[in-house]
Amino acid sequence: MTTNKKITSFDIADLAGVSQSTVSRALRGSPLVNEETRRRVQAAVESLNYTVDKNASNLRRKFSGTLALLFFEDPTPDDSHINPFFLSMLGSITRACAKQGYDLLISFQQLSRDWHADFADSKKADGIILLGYGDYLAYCDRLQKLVEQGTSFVRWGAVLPGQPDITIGCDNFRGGHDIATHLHEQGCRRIAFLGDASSHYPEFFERYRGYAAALEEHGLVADPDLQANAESTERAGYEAMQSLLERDAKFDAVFAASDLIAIGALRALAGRGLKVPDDVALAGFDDIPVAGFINPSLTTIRQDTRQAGDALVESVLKMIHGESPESAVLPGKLIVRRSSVREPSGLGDA
Amino acid sequence: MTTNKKITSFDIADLAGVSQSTVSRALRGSPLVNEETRRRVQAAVESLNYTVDKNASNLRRKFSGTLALLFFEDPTPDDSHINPFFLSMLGSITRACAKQGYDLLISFQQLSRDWHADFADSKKADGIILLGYGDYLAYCDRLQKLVEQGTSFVRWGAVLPGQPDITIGCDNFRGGHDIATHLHEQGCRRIAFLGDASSHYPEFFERYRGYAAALEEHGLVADPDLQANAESTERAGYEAMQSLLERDAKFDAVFAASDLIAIGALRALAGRGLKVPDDVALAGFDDIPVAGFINPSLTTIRQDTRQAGDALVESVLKMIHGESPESAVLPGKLIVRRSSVREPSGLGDA
DNA sequence: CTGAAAGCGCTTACAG
DNA sequence: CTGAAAGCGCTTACAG
Repeated sequence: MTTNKKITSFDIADLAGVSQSTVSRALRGSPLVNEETRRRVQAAVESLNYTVDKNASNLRRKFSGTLALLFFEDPTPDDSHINPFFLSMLGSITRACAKQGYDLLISFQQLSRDWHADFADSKKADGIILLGYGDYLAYCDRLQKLVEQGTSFVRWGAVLPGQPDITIGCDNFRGGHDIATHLHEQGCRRIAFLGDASSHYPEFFERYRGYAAALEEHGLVADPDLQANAESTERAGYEAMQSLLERDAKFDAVFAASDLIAIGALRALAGRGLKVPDDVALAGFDDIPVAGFINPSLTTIRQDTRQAGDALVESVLKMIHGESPESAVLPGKLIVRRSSVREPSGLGDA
Repeated sequence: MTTNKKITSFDIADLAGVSQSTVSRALRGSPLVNEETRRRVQAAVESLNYTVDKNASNLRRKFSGTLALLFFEDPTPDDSHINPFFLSMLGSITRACAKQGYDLLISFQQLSRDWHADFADSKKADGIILLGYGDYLAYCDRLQKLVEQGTSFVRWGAVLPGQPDITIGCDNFRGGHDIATHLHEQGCRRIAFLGDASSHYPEFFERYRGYAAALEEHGLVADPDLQANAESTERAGYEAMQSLLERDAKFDAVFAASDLIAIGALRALAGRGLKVPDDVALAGFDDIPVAGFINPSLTTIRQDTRQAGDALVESVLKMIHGESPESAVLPGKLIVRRSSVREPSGLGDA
């Protein structure tokens, strides 16, 4: 129907019988425009099916109406699978952006690449949200650099004193504490921990510290022989569990630093003929969608991704607007399922 | 460190001792630039940490280097949950975009909004990928309009003759056929179908048609009393299953049009004390991540999201470059798990 | 191989 | 309340 030439604000101006400046003002909602004029412009816009060219608009306004979401996972050989927890996050962040009228640009950055400049500087995004379970120490410098550049960004991660950036995260310490306390209540006394417990992975480390603190409160000690490193994949969980089994560690419960690790551990335990929860109680962290569906269903800490997404988006937006948001710790919630509940005796299902 | 004024190609030109045009050419990889000159420009770029302003660049080039991904799910009350199948798709599409040097812009459009113009016309994206299980008849007109506008877009969905757009989809008919054949092989003779079997949901409808065709090959007929509508949510699956149970339908197997529906059905069956697979064999479609983890693990058709993502991105890119890609049907793969396997007698696990 | 200049489509002081 | 004009930071014919 319409001719195939790009329609500009000048075409609208002609049709509406006003100047191009007025069209622009009308479209940006300037209070300076007469109501009647605004209506004429609107009519012209609709009849020509016009939309403002964002590139031109953004170039002038030095603004993009877009947030960038960067995943900084360690590169994985099997890169088709994103951690399901972050996938949930992605969903809620997208919703939160939509609510605020922002678009979301997504990028899966490998840690190796030089992302500090990619988005903010190239002006495709006004701010950045960083998500991932990568090695903290490996990207710490880059965060520093981002801060120096004055880039508006927030990070999902462990909230610790002295961080240069704004971080939103779950109360990992408390979560670890809750899990260990719960396992102790179930009568477990030798509770293994699966996950990196070092400053490379501060979220896991906090979970570990919460777990250790809870044990201590009950006169127990976190036994280094009952800890095995694992990053957040099923495979790593399987291997960590195997290593514990192979060195004949004695334990009656396993606290995995993430649900994915727990699922891998479950597989390793099953391989040895060990039953969960009867032989070994098991708990994870995150409450990813599968957690409720595996057999036995998995006790875990639920991180409220909806709330997290809102908080993340709200914080970047504040930074963009020149305000100074604070780092924030969000509560997690203990979800008790079958994997950790010891039946008093050999009874049936819950 | 650096002063906080925006660095432009003119700054680079000054530093490198060349004209701004040359800087631009060097950065865009023009073959016209002398190797030595290019190096000087590169050095200047790095020392000033410069990146090309995409808005300006895109404005001139009438190009954005961005693809938009639109989810056109029906608005759901619980909007924090995206169908896990599409979440997998999202992952693979993101990877495919990255591979091609494109950014991905994400938007969850409600069917109600007027998305036909939003992206392409506002020049934030060069092309659009459409994803969703919404009511086809409800957005058919808009697809038509998009085509008329000459927008570059591809859709994931049922590939049917006479469609105006480019569609990539799974071989739904074949998948439905495979499932029904498999269930028949397991000795099932009264196989129920859970899912909308109408042209509103063409993917489900194709699955249904494949199922009906397979039954027919075995001298059976798809019994309308064994079909109940459901869109692709767990809740709908639960309700559909309930309605069948409540009207006392007799069946020995259930083919759910999606895994989510199957999971809901499983819950309803368990509520009646019916055991899967012993009392009722069950199969789904999609092979979402939970499918292998639920108990019993779910027989389903795996859609290769990696391949799908590649195909989708490749097709839009072709359209953007003025080529004419074809609609394509991708093979699905029958994954047999415990939910549909009848043990010859009361033996143990598989 | 390089430079000077026009122009992409807007927004926003500036001057009425 | 409105218009004429400058300019955002690039890219790309055009002319050497």
